[in-house]
Amino acid sequence: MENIGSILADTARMMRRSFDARARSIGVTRPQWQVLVTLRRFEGVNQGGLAEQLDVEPITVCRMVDRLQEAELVERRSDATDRRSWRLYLTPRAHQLLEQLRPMAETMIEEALEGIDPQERETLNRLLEQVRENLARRQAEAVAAHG
Amino acid sequence: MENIGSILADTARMMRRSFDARARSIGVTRPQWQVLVTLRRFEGVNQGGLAEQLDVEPITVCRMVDRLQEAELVERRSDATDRRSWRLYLTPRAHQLLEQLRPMAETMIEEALEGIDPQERETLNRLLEQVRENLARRQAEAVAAHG
DNA sequence: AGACTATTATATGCATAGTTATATATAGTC
DNA sequence: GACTATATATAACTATGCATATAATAGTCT
Repeated sequence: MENIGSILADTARMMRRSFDARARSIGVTRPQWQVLVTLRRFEGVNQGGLAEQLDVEPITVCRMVDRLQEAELVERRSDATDRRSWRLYLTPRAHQLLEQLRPMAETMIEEALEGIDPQERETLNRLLEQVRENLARRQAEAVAAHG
Repeated sequence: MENIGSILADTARMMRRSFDARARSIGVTRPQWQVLVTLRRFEGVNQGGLAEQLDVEPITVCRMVDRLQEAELVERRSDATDRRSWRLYLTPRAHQLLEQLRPMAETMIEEALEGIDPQERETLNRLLEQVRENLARRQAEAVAAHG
């Protein structure tokens, strides 16, 4: 008998795999793709802010940006009001790349949800959100208690 | 508007976080815990077989076992019929550790599913399985086509 | 106002975990 | 016995974390 935790982990891993393969075919990794997508929404953000959006540590963003800068997909511009901070911007090449990636994501999600009708999708959405909320609340409590 | 892919990825990541923290408190990492749990089911398996169970590359298992052997949680015994192969076994310490970890996993899953009644859990389970199946089928097709 | 302290933004070092590409040794096969 | 396949390992890379360092900013206190 399989528990929901295992199935959820499994399903999420397979979805990551699917994204991995598609991203690689375009020449980026899935996490890099994620950074670019997030950066499109928050262009001009600093590394700490981007880390918060991505829910990773600032040091992780620091190194991702190192590589993305090297690949000429992200640009670090100095902040006029805070000399510690970098403001992050997408290059034209990154915008072009995102255009290629967008339809891939949509296709993949649609394939993943094949055979699940709109009402069931709504239900899946709601239940996953509730699980996420439960975990977020517990995590917040744990941090408040000793962390 | 958030799509199911993002919510699924998010929820799974938060669940990993939760497991990470609990595992660390016992002195192993979550992936190590996963290896130990799987090994308990398949004691005597070789590295390739364990890799298949975990859905990772054999080289990943190779290094995990290096570290777990170092930590005296897993033992490599040579295979009498194939000198290339290692047969993997848990140490008594690993069994003891798993006893501590088991209730943690149950508690965590229960916390994650708080407020979701049995029928809804059943539904969540079924829908996630369907998504997983869809992805598995597509992946198998892709491998068959060019891979 | 100026000096000291605390906080914040980023980066370095070291570790785990995952990948692809490749090497090595052993098994299996024609 | 030569060739192929398999099991493991090495090398180099990305991604992630914790602990810590460094530099710049913000806050405080005489």
